[in-house]
Amino acid sequence: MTTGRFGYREIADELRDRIDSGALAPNAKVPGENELMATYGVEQPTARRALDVLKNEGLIIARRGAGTFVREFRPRWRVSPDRLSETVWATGDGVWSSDDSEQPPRVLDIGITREPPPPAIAEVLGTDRVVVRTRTYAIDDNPIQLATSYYPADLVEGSRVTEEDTGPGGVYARLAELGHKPTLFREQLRCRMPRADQAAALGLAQGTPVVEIMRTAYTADERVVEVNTMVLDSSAYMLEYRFTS
Amino acid sequence: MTTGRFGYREIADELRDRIDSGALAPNAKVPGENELMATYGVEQPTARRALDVLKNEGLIIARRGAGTFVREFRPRWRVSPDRLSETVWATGDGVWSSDDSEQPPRVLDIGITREPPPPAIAEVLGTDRVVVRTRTYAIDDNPIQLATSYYPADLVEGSRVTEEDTGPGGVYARLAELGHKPTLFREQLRCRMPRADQAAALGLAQGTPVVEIMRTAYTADERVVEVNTMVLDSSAYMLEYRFTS
DNA sequence: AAGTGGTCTAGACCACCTT
DNA sequence: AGGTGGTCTAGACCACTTC
Repeated sequence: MTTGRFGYREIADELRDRIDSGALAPNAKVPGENELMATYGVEQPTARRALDVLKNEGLIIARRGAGTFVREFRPRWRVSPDRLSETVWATGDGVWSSDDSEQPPRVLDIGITREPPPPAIAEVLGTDRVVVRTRTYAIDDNPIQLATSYYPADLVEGSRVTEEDTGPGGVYARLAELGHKPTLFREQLRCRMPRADQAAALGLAQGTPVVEIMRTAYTADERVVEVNTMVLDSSAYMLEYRFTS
Repeated sequence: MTTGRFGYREIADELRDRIDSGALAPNAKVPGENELMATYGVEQPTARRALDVLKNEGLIIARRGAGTFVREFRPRWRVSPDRLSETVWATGDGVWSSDDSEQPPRVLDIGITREPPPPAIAEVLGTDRVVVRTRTYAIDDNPIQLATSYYPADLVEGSRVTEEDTGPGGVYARLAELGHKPTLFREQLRCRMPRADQAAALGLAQGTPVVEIMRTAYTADERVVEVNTMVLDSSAYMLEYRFTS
Protein backbone atom coordinates (compact mmCIF):
# COMPACT_ATOMS: atom_id res chain seq x y z
CA MET A 1 0.00 0.00 0.00
CA THR A 2 1.41 3.35 -0.96
CA THR A 3 -1.54 5.70 -0.80
CA GLY A 4 -4.04 6.52 1.90
CA ARG A 5 -1.44 5.82 4.58
CA PHE A 6 -1.81 7.31 7.97
CA GLY A 7 1.00 8.86 9.92
CA TYR A 8 0.90 9.54 13.60
CA ARG A 9 -0.05 13.16 12.91
CA GLU A 10 -3.13 12.25 10.96
CA ILE A 11 -4.20 9.81 13.65
CA ALA A 12 -3.63 12.45 16.31
CA ASP A 13 -5.58 14.99 14.28
CA GLU A 14 -8.57 12.69 13.95
CA LEU A 15 -8.58 11.90 17.64
CA ARG A 16 -8.20 15.58 18.50
CA ASP A 17 -11.18 16.43 16.32
CA ARG A 18 -13.26 13.87 18.12
CA ILE A 19 -12.27 15.37 21.46
CA ASP A 20 -12.86 18.96 20.36
CA SER A 21 -16.24 18.09 18.89
CA GLY A 22 -17.31 16.37 22.05
CA ALA A 23 -17.68 12.99 20.38
CA LEU A 24 -15.09 11.90 22.90
CA ALA A 25 -16.28 13.56 26.09
CA PRO A 26 -14.15 14.24 29.16
CA ASN A 27 -13.24 11.04 30.99
CA ALA A 28 -14.27 8.94 27.99
CA LYS A 29 -11.96 6.13 26.98
CA VAL A 30 -9.79 6.92 23.99
CA PRO A 31 -9.04 4.16 21.44
CA GLY A 32 -5.98 2.31 22.73
CA GLU A 33 -2.84 1.34 20.93
CA ASN A 34 -4.24 -1.97 19.76
CA GLU A 35 -7.38 -0.39 18.40
CA LEU A 36 -5.46 2.31 16.57
CA MET A 37 -3.16 -0.33 15.04
CA ALA A 38 -6.16 -2.19 13.70
CA THR A 39 -8.08 0.89 12.58
CA TYR A 40 -5.29 2.64 10.77
CA GLY A 41 -3.09 -0.30 9.83
CA VAL A 42 -0.01 0.94 11.65
CA GLU A 43 2.44 -0.62 14.04
CA GLN A 44 2.39 -0.09 17.77
CA PRO A 45 5.07 2.63 17.97
CA THR A 46 3.15 4.72 15.46
CA ALA A 47 -0.12 4.37 17.32
CA ARG A 48 1.77 5.19 20.48
CA ARG A 49 3.24 8.36 19.03
CA ALA A 50 -0.19 9.60 18.04
CA LEU A 51 -1.30 9.24 21.64
CA ASP A 52 1.93 10.90 22.81
CA VAL A 53 1.05 13.98 20.79
CA LEU A 54 -2.27 14.35 22.57
CA LYS A 55 -0.68 13.65 25.93
CA ASN A 56 1.74 16.49 25.39
CA GLU A 57 -1.13 18.72 24.38
CA GLY A 58 -2.73 17.99 27.70
CA LEU A 59 -5.80 16.48 26.06
CA ILE A 60 -5.57 12.89 27.27
CA ILE A 61 -4.10 11.01 30.15
CA ALA A 62 -2.97 7.37 30.18
CA ARG A 63 -3.36 4.98 33.05
CA ARG A 64 -1.22 1.92 32.63
CA GLY A 65 -3.21 -1.23 32.55
CA ALA A 66 -6.47 0.65 32.40
CA GLY A 67 -6.49 2.71 29.24
CA THR A 68 -6.27 6.25 27.97
CA PHE A 69 -8.89 8.85 28.77
CA VAL A 70 -9.95 12.33 27.76
CA ARG A 71 -8.72 14.83 30.28
CA GLU A 72 -11.07 17.14 32.03
CA PHE A 73 -10.17 20.77 32.54
CA ARG A 74 -11.87 22.05 35.66
CA PRO A 75 -10.06 25.04 37.09
CA ARG A 76 -11.86 25.51 40.36
CA TRP A 77 -9.67 28.07 42.01
CA ARG A 78 -9.48 31.71 41.31
CA VAL A 79 -7.06 34.25 42.63
CA SER A 80 -7.71 37.95 42.49
CA PRO A 81 -6.46 41.06 44.21
CA ASP A 82 -9.62 41.10 46.32
CA ARG A 83 -8.18 38.35 48.41
CA LEU A 84 -5.63 40.80 49.72
CA SER A 85 -8.06 43.41 50.92
CA GLU A 86 -7.93 44.43 54.56
CA THR A 87 -11.43 43.18 55.20
CA VAL A 88 -10.32 39.78 54.11
CA TRP A 89 -7.33 39.79 56.43
CA ALA A 90 -9.58 40.67 59.33
CA THR A 91 -11.73 37.58 58.90
CA GLY A 92 -8.84 35.33 59.79
CA ASP A 93 -9.58 33.05 56.87
CA GLY A 94 -6.44 34.18 55.16
CA VAL A 95 -5.68 34.66 51.56
CA TRP A 96 -8.09 32.13 50.14
CA SER A 97 -11.33 33.21 51.75
CA SER A 98 -12.45 35.35 48.84
CA ASP A 99 -12.08 32.55 46.35
CA ASP A 100 -15.40 31.39 45.07
CA SER A 101 -14.39 27.79 45.46
CA GLU A 102 -16.22 24.93 47.03
CA GLN A 103 -13.43 24.27 49.49
CA PRO A 104 -10.24 26.09 50.30
CA PRO A 105 -6.83 24.55 49.60
CA ARG A 106 -5.08 22.96 52.49
CA VAL A 107 -1.53 23.76 53.52
CA LEU A 108 0.49 20.56 53.31
CA ASP A 109 4.05 21.27 54.28
CA ILE A 110 5.32 24.36 56.00
CA GLY A 111 9.02 24.92 56.19
CA ILE A 112 10.87 27.86 57.71
CA THR A 113 14.52 28.45 56.92
CA ARG A 114 16.95 31.32 56.78
CA GLU A 115 18.82 30.41 53.63
CA PRO A 116 19.97 33.30 51.47
CA PRO A 117 17.62 33.94 48.54
CA PRO A 118 18.56 33.94 44.86
CA PRO A 119 20.44 37.10 43.89
CA ALA A 120 17.50 38.64 42.02
CA ILE A 121 15.29 38.36 45.08
CA ALA A 122 18.01 39.59 47.44
CA GLU A 123 18.30 42.66 45.29
CA VAL A 124 14.58 43.39 45.39
CA LEU A 125 14.52 42.88 49.15
CA GLY A 126 17.68 44.91 49.65
CA THR A 127 19.20 42.20 51.83
CA ASP A 128 20.15 38.56 51.81
CA ARG A 129 19.39 38.10 55.50
CA VAL A 130 15.91 36.68 55.23
CA VAL A 131 13.32 34.41 56.75
CA VAL A 132 12.01 31.95 54.18
CA ARG A 133 8.59 30.36 54.40
CA THR A 134 7.88 27.47 52.02
CA ARG A 135 4.60 25.65 51.77
CA THR A 136 2.50 23.48 49.48
CA TYR A 137 -1.19 24.08 48.91
CA ALA A 138 -3.35 21.09 48.08
CA ILE A 139 -6.95 20.28 47.40
CA ASP A 140 -8.09 16.72 48.16
CA ASP A 141 -4.46 15.74 48.69
CA ASN A 142 -3.60 16.95 45.18
CA PRO A 143 -0.95 19.62 45.41
CA ILE A 144 -1.82 22.61 43.25
CA GLN A 145 0.62 25.28 44.31
CA LEU A 146 4.16 25.60 45.63
CA ALA A 147 4.97 28.85 47.37
CA THR A 148 8.16 30.35 48.78
CA SER A 149 8.07 33.67 50.59
CA TYR A 150 11.05 35.77 51.61
CA TYR A 151 10.93 38.35 54.41
CA PRO A 152 13.71 40.67 55.56
CA ALA A 153 15.10 39.13 58.73
CA ASP A 154 15.43 42.47 60.51
CA LEU A 155 11.69 43.03 60.12
CA VAL A 156 10.24 39.69 61.14
CA GLU A 157 12.81 37.97 63.35
CA GLY A 158 11.24 37.26 66.72
CA SER A 159 7.67 37.61 65.43
CA ARG A 160 5.12 34.95 64.61
CA VAL A 161 6.10 35.29 60.98
CA THR A 162 8.91 32.90 61.88
CA GLU A 163 6.53 30.31 63.33
CA GLU A 164 4.51 27.72 61.50
CA ASP A 165 1.21 29.12 62.76
CA THR A 166 1.25 32.82 62.02
CA GLY A 167 -2.05 33.45 63.76
CA PRO A 168 -5.31 35.07 62.60
CA GLY A 169 -5.01 37.03 59.40
CA GLY A 170 -1.73 35.42 58.53
CA VAL A 171 1.59 37.00 57.74
CA TYR A 172 0.17 40.25 56.37
CA ALA A 173 -1.69 40.93 59.61
CA ARG A 174 1.53 40.33 61.55
CA LEU A 175 3.48 42.65 59.28
CA ALA A 176 0.83 45.33 59.85
CA GLU A 177 1.19 44.93 63.60
CA LEU A 178 4.92 45.37 63.22
CA GLY A 179 4.33 48.68 61.51
CA HIS A 180 5.04 47.39 58.03
CA LYS A 181 1.61 46.99 56.54
CA PRO A 182 1.79 45.93 52.88
CA THR A 183 -0.36 48.22 50.78
CA LEU A 184 0.92 47.87 47.23
CA PHE A 185 1.40 44.61 45.41
CA ARG A 186 3.07 43.77 42.16
CA GLU A 187 2.59 40.38 40.54
CA GLN A 188 4.78 39.28 37.66
CA LEU A 189 3.61 36.21 35.77
CA ARG A 190 5.08 33.86 33.29
CA CYS A 191 3.88 30.55 31.97
CA ARG A 192 6.04 27.63 30.94
CA MET A 193 6.47 23.90 31.14
CA PRO A 194 7.46 22.76 34.63
CA ARG A 195 10.91 21.70 35.69
CA ALA A 196 11.13 18.01 36.46
CA ASP A 197 11.10 18.56 40.23
CA GLN A 198 8.11 20.89 40.00
CA ALA A 199 6.16 18.42 37.89
CA ALA A 200 6.88 15.75 40.49
CA ALA A 201 5.97 17.95 43.46
CA LEU A 202 2.69 18.99 41.87
CA GLY A 203 1.93 15.57 40.41
CA LEU A 204 1.45 17.10 36.98
CA ALA A 205 0.32 15.03 34.02
CA GLN A 206 2.22 15.30 30.77
CA GLY A 207 1.25 18.42 28.87
CA THR A 208 0.48 20.53 31.91
CA PRO A 209 2.20 23.92 32.08
CA VAL A 210 2.73 25.90 35.27
CA VAL A 211 2.17 29.54 36.06
CA GLU A 212 5.04 31.20 37.86
CA ILE A 213 4.11 34.26 39.86
CA MET A 214 6.49 36.55 41.67
CA ARG A 215 4.59 38.78 44.05
CA THR A 216 6.29 41.75 45.64
CA ALA A 217 4.60 43.49 48.57
CA TYR A 218 5.38 47.12 49.37
CA THR A 219 4.53 49.28 52.35
CA ALA A 220 3.11 52.77 51.91
CA ASP A 221 6.64 54.17 52.00
CA GLU A 222 7.62 51.72 49.27
CA ARG A 223 9.68 49.37 51.35
CA VAL A 224 9.62 45.78 50.13
CA VAL A 225 8.40 43.55 52.94
CA GLU A 226 7.76 40.32 51.07
CA VAL A 227 8.73 38.54 47.91
CA ASN A 228 6.56 35.50 47.23
CA THR A 229 7.32 33.15 44.38
CA MET A 230 4.52 30.76 43.48
CA VAL A 231 4.32 27.85 41.08
CA LEU A 232 0.76 26.97 40.11
CA ASP A 233 -0.68 23.90 38.45
CA SER A 234 -2.21 25.58 35.42
CA SER A 235 -4.94 22.96 35.17
CA ALA A 236 -6.19 23.89 38.62
CA TYR A 237 -6.25 27.67 38.38
CA MET A 238 -8.00 30.48 36.66
CA LEU A 239 -6.49 33.83 37.60
CA GLU A 240 -8.36 37.08 37.72
CA TYR A 241 -7.22 40.67 38.03
CA ARG A 242 -9.29 43.82 38.13
CA PHE A 243 -8.10 47.34 37.58
CA THR A 244 -9.33 50.76 36.62
CA SER A 245 -8.16 53.13 33.96
CA MET B 1 24.87 -6.09 29.22
CA THR B 2 22.26 -6.03 31.90
CA THR B 3 23.38 -3.35 34.36
CA GLY B 4 24.26 0.27 33.97
CA ARG B 5 21.80 0.60 31.10
CA PHE B 6 20.43 3.95 30.19
CA GLY B 7 16.81 4.60 29.39
CA TYR B 8 15.57 7.67 27.61
CA ARG B 9 14.66 9.23 30.94
CA GLU B 10 18.15 9.00 32.31
CA ILE B 11 19.57 10.46 29.14
CA ALA B 12 17.04 13.28 29.24
CA ASP B 13 17.85 13.90 32.90
CA GLU B 14 21.54 14.21 32.21
CA LEU B 15 21.01 16.59 29.33
CA ARG B 16 18.55 18.62 31.39
CA ASP B 17 21.10 18.94 34.18
CA ARG B 18 23.65 20.22 31.74
CA ILE B 19 21.19 22.82 30.49
CA ASP B 20 20.09 23.89 33.97
CA SER B 21 23.68 24.17 35.15
CA GLY B 22 24.61 26.30 32.19
CA ALA B 23 27.11 23.78 30.87
CA LEU B 24 24.89 23.81 27.80
CA ALA B 25 24.17 27.50 27.34
CA PRO B 26 21.27 28.95 25.34
CA ASN B 27 21.72 28.43 21.60
CA ALA B 28 24.42 25.82 22.21
CA LYS B 29 24.27 22.67 20.16
CA VAL B 30 22.90 19.68 22.03
CA PRO B 31 24.39 16.22 21.41
CA GLY B 32 22.53 14.77 18.42
CA GLU B 33 20.94 11.39 18.01
CA ASN B 34 24.10 9.79 16.67
CA GLU B 35 26.20 11.12 19.52
CA LEU B 36 23.72 9.98 22.13
CA MET B 37 23.62 6.51 20.54
CA ALA B 38 27.39 6.24 20.80
CA THR B 39 27.65 7.78 24.26
CA TYR B 40 24.93 5.77 25.94
CA GLY B 41 24.92 2.65 23.79
CA VAL B 42 21.29 2.93 22.76
CA GLU B 43 19.47 2.72 19.47
CA GLN B 44 18.25 5.73 17.55
CA PRO B 45 14.61 5.67 18.70
CA THR B 46 15.76 5.73 22.31
CA ALA B 47 18.11 8.65 21.75
CA ARG B 48 15.31 10.37 19.89
CA ARG B 49 12.86 9.91 22.72
CA ALA B 50 15.26 11.51 25.17
CA LEU B 51 15.40 14.57 22.95
CA ASP B 52 11.61 14.49 22.58
CA VAL B 53 11.26 14.82 26.34
CA LEU B 54 13.29 18.01 26.38
CA LYS B 55 11.47 19.35 23.34
CA ASN B 56 8.18 18.95 25.12
CA GLU B 57 9.62 20.66 28.16
CA GLY B 58 10.43 23.62 25.98
CA LEU B 59 14.15 23.33 26.70
CA ILE B 60 15.50 22.53 23.25
CA ILE B 61 14.51 23.06 19.66
CA ALA B 62 15.47 20.89 16.68
CA ARG B 63 16.30 22.17 13.23
CA ARG B 64 16.23 19.40 10.69
CA GLY B 65 19.51 18.98 8.94
CA ALA B 66 21.24 21.38 11.30
CA GLY B 67 21.01 19.98 14.78
CA THR B 68 19.32 20.49 18.12
CA PHE B 69 19.90 23.58 20.22
CA VAL B 70 19.21 24.91 23.68
CA ARG B 71 16.26 27.24 23.63
CA GLU B 72 16.53 30.77 24.86
CA PHE B 73 13.79 32.28 26.97
CA ARG B 74 13.72 36.02 26.41
CA PRO B 75 10.33 37.46 27.22
CA ARG B 76 10.70 40.98 26.00
CA TRP B 77 7.16 42.20 26.28
CA ARG B 78 5.34 43.17 29.37
CA VAL B 79 1.74 44.06 29.78
CA SER B 80 0.38 45.87 32.77
CA PRO B 81 -2.73 47.82 33.64
CA ASP B 82 -0.79 51.05 33.19
CA ARG B 83 -1.08 50.68 29.48
CA LEU B 84 -4.78 51.39 29.81
CA SER B 85 -4.48 54.69 31.61
CA GLU B 86 -6.10 57.71 30.02
CA THR B 87 -2.80 59.48 29.60
CA VAL B 88 -1.65 56.61 27.45
CA TRP B 89 -4.73 56.74 25.27
CA ALA B 90 -4.14 60.44 24.65
CA THR B 91 -0.71 59.88 23.20
CA GLY B 92 -2.12 58.04 20.23
CA ASP B 93 0.43 55.29 20.55
CA GLY B 94 -2.22 52.88 21.69
CA VAL B 95 -2.05 50.04 24.08
CA TRP B 96 1.59 49.17 23.68
CA SER B 97 3.21 52.52 24.29
CA SER B 98 3.79 52.01 27.98
CA ASP B 99 5.57 48.74 27.49
CA ASP B 100 9.22 49.02 28.32
CA SER B 101 10.18 47.13 25.22
CA GLU B 102 12.73 47.89 22.58
CA GLN B 103 10.14 47.98 19.85
CA PRO B 104 6.37 47.72 19.82
CA PRO B 105 4.60 44.75 18.24
CA ARG B 106 3.21 45.26 14.80
CA VAL B 107 -0.37 44.52 13.83
CA LEU B 108 -0.32 41.92 11.08
CA ASP B 109 -3.86 41.10 10.07
CA ILE B 110 -6.93 43.06 10.95
CA GLY B 111 -10.29 41.54 10.26
CA ILE B 112 -13.71 42.98 11.01
CA THR B 113 -16.77 40.77 10.96
CA ARG B 114 -20.22 40.67 12.50
CA GLU B 115 -20.42 37.00 13.31
CA PRO B 116 -22.27 36.09 16.50
CA PRO B 117 -19.91 35.43 19.40
CA PRO B 118 -19.69 32.23 21.45
CA PRO B 119 -22.59 31.93 23.90
CA ALA B 120 -20.48 32.74 26.97
CA ILE B 121 -19.35 36.01 25.43
CA ALA B 122 -22.83 36.88 24.17
CA GLU B 123 -24.07 36.49 27.71
CA VAL B 124 -21.44 38.81 29.15
CA LEU B 125 -22.14 41.39 26.46
CA GLY B 126 -25.89 41.02 26.82
CA THR B 127 -26.33 40.65 23.07
CA ASP B 128 -25.22 38.55 20.14
CA ARG B 129 -25.35 41.44 17.71
CA VAL B 130 -21.70 42.41 17.72
CA VAL B 131 -18.83 43.88 15.78
CA VAL B 132 -15.81 41.59 15.90
CA ARG B 133 -12.26 42.82 15.48
CA THR B 134 -9.56 40.18 15.02
CA ARG B 135 -5.86 40.91 14.70
CA THR B 136 -2.44 39.37 15.09
CA TYR B 137 0.42 41.10 16.84
CA ALA B 138 3.95 40.31 15.73
CA ILE B 139 7.48 41.31 16.50
CA ASP B 140 10.02 40.92 13.70
CA ASP B 141 7.44 38.99 11.70
CA ASN B 142 7.07 36.48 14.54
CA PRO B 143 3.45 36.45 15.66
CA ILE B 144 3.21 36.62 19.45
CA GLN B 145 -0.44 37.30 20.11
CA LEU B 146 -3.84 36.59 18.60
CA ALA B 147 -6.66 38.87 19.71
CA THR B 148 -10.40 38.91 19.09
CA SER B 149 -12.52 41.75 20.44
CA TYR B 150 -16.30 41.87 20.58
CA TYR B 151 -18.28 45.11 20.78
CA PRO B 152 -22.05 45.55 21.06
CA ALA B 153 -23.25 46.49 17.57
CA ASP B 154 -25.71 49.08 18.87
CA LEU B 155 -22.85 50.97 20.48
CA VAL B 156 -20.22 51.02 17.77
CA GLU B 157 -22.02 50.57 14.43
CA GLY B 158 -21.26 53.55 12.23
CA SER B 159 -18.19 54.59 14.23
CA ARG B 160 -14.54 54.14 13.42
CA VAL B 161 -14.54 51.11 15.69
CA THR B 162 -15.84 49.26 12.64
CA GLU B 163 -12.95 50.41 10.45
CA GLU B 164 -9.48 48.99 10.21
CA ASP B 165 -7.87 52.24 11.31
CA THR B 166 -9.59 53.29 14.50
CA GLY B 167 -7.71 56.59 14.73
CA PRO B 168 -5.58 58.12 17.49
CA GLY B 169 -5.96 56.47 20.85
CA GLY B 170 -7.56 53.42 19.36
CA VAL B 171 -10.87 51.81 20.14
CA TYR B 172 -11.01 52.97 23.76
CA ALA B 173 -10.71 56.61 22.74
CA ARG B 174 -13.55 56.10 20.26
CA LEU B 175 -15.72 54.43 22.87
CA ALA B 176 -15.09 57.39 25.20
CA GLU B 177 -16.19 59.80 22.48
CA LEU B 178 -19.35 57.77 22.05
CA GLY B 179 -20.13 58.27 25.73
CA HIS B 180 -19.09 54.76 26.75
CA LYS B 181 -15.70 55.29 28.27
CA PRO B 182 -14.32 52.05 29.73
CA THR B 183 -13.17 52.61 33.29
CA LEU B 184 -13.10 49.17 34.88
CA PHE B 185 -11.33 46.17 33.48
CA ARG B 186 -11.38 42.55 34.43
CA GLU B 187 -8.80 40.13 33.07
CA GLN B 188 -9.27 36.42 33.47
CA LEU B 189 -6.24 34.27 32.69
CA ARG B 190 -5.57 30.66 32.11
CA CYS B 191 -2.55 28.84 30.82
CA ARG B 192 -2.52 25.68 28.74
CA MET B 193 -1.02 23.97 25.75
CA PRO B 194 -2.16 25.53 22.48
CA ARG B 195 -4.71 24.08 20.12
CA ALA B 196 -3.17 22.93 16.85
CA ASP B 197 -4.45 25.96 14.94
CA GLN B 198 -3.15 28.35 17.58
CA ALA B 199 0.27 26.71 17.58
CA ALA B 200 0.38 27.08 13.81
CA ALA B 201 -0.80 30.71 13.82
CA LEU B 202 1.75 31.68 16.45
CA GLY B 203 4.52 29.50 15.03
CA LEU B 204 5.04 27.89 18.42
CA ALA B 205 7.80 25.40 19.05
CA GLN B 206 6.99 22.14 20.75
CA GLY B 207 6.68 22.60 24.50
CA THR B 208 5.41 26.16 24.37
CA PRO B 209 2.21 26.88 26.31
CA VAL B 210 -0.08 29.81 25.65
CA VAL B 211 -1.70 32.28 27.99
CA GLU B 212 -5.38 32.87 27.33
CA ILE B 213 -6.72 36.15 28.59
CA MET B 214 -10.33 37.27 28.53
CA ARG B 215 -10.55 40.97 29.20
CA THR B 216 -13.90 42.56 29.95
CA ALA B 217 -14.20 46.35 29.85
CA TYR B 218 -16.93 48.12 31.83
CA THR B 219 -18.13 51.70 31.81
CA ALA B 220 -18.67 53.64 35.02
CA ASP B 221 -22.29 52.50 35.06
CA GLU B 222 -21.09 48.91 34.69
CA ARG B 223 -22.11 48.34 31.13
CA VAL B 224 -19.90 45.89 29.26
CA VAL B 225 -18.49 47.62 26.18
CA GLU B 226 -15.81 45.17 25.13
CA VAL B 227 -14.85 41.55 25.53
CA ASN B 228 -11.34 40.86 24.27
CA THR B 229 -9.98 37.32 24.11
CA MET B 230 -6.24 37.07 23.65
CA VAL B 231 -3.92 34.14 23.05
CA LEU B 232 -0.31 34.88 23.94
CA ASP B 233 2.89 33.05 23.08
CA SER B 234 4.08 32.34 26.61
CA SER B 235 7.72 32.41 25.55
CA ALA B 236 7.35 36.02 24.43
CA TYR B 237 5.53 37.52 27.38
CA MET B 238 5.96 38.38 31.00
CA LEU B 239 2.76 39.77 32.47
CA GLU B 240 2.58 42.24 35.29
CA TYR B 241 -0.27 43.47 37.44
CA ARG B 242 -0.25 45.98 40.25
CA PHE B 243 -2.89 46.50 42.86
CA THR B 244 -3.40 47.92 46.31
CA SER B 245 -4.88 46.41 49.40
C1' DA C 1 -5.22 -14.64 32.80
C1' DA C 2 -5.98 -11.07 29.65
C1' DG C 3 -5.63 -6.49 28.28
C1' DT C 4 -3.32 -2.01 28.26
C1' DG C 5 0.23 1.11 28.34
C1' DG C 6 5.72 1.67 28.70
C1' DT C 7 10.27 0.67 26.97
C1' DC C 8 13.65 -0.98 23.85
C1' DT C 9 16.16 -3.23 19.85
C1' DA C 10 17.41 -3.36 14.89
C1' DG C 11 17.09 -1.59 10.78
C1' DA C 12 15.17 1.16 6.92
C1' DC C 13 14.03 5.27 4.22
C1' DC C 14 13.04 10.19 3.76
C1' DA C 15 13.59 15.42 4.08
C1' DC C 16 16.40 19.05 4.97
C1' DC C 17 20.64 21.75 5.94
C1' DT C 18 25.50 22.43 5.63
C1' DT C 19 29.77 22.19 3.18
C1' DA D 1 28.13 14.24 -0.28
C1' DG D 2 27.52 13.71 4.33
C1' DG D 3 25.29 14.70 8.53
C1' DT D 4 21.11 15.55 11.13
C1' DG D 5 16.58 15.16 12.43
C1' DG D 6 11.74 12.81 11.18
C1' DT D 7 9.00 8.74 10.31
C1' DC D 8 7.91 3.98 10.15
C1' DT D 9 8.11 -1.23 10.33
C1' DA D 10 8.47 -5.60 13.01
C1' DG D 11 8.87 -7.66 16.96
C1' DA D 12 10.05 -8.33 21.85
C1' DC D 13 9.59 -7.94 26.86
C1' DC D 14 7.99 -5.62 31.01
C1' DA D 15 4.72 -3.33 34.54
C1' DC D 16 0.39 -2.52 35.94
C1' DT D 17 -4.77 -2.87 36.16
C1' DT D 18 -8.86 -5.24 35.71
C1' DC D 19 -11.47 -9.29 35.91
